[in-house]
Amino acid sequence: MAYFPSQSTDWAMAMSLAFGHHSCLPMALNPLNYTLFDEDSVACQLERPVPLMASDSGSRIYGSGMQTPKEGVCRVAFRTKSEIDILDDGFKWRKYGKKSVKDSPNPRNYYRCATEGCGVKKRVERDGEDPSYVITTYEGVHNHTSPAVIYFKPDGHDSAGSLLS
DNA sequence: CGTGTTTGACCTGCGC
DNA sequence: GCGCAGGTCAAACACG
Repeated sequence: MAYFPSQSTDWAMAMSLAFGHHSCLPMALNPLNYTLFDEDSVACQLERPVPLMASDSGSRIYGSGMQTPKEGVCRVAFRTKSEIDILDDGFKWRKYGKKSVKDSPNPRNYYRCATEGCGVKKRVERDGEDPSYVITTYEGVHNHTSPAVIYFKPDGHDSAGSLLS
């Protein structure tokens, strides 16, 4: 099973995979702590404070990074504490389906990137154990920049700077 | 009228 | 082969 290693660049890799190669972070994401876990959402946990934004709203995002070798499609999931279902990640998404899943009382929503030629998909569902959390799963890599992008500056000693190329 | 959402039907993969 | 569950399609609908 593929997963991101618990090393300094793990979250950066996840972000890169989720949001493309342009070192951009979505508007709504203000990560302070990450929880990495594999596709079963159980293993490889770590917390790593990362000061990304100048203004900290206090919200926390627990991210899970995973890289699925299946047909070369990269998949990254984030478990986010949020009252709203749809996080504004800067990209334009078009909803194409909604499905109730067996193991969750909450329906799962399916979105596709609305940008022509970009086949990135994401699934959004409420955490069955804690409805205050939203689980967002990105599948694929954007081949374009976000319409609303925040570029963050490397502070010189954080691996986040490796996103800038 | 154009764009995005809703929702039931359909397709597909997997386990038994 | 069959049934179930997850994922996708597409027509109908809502809204600006």
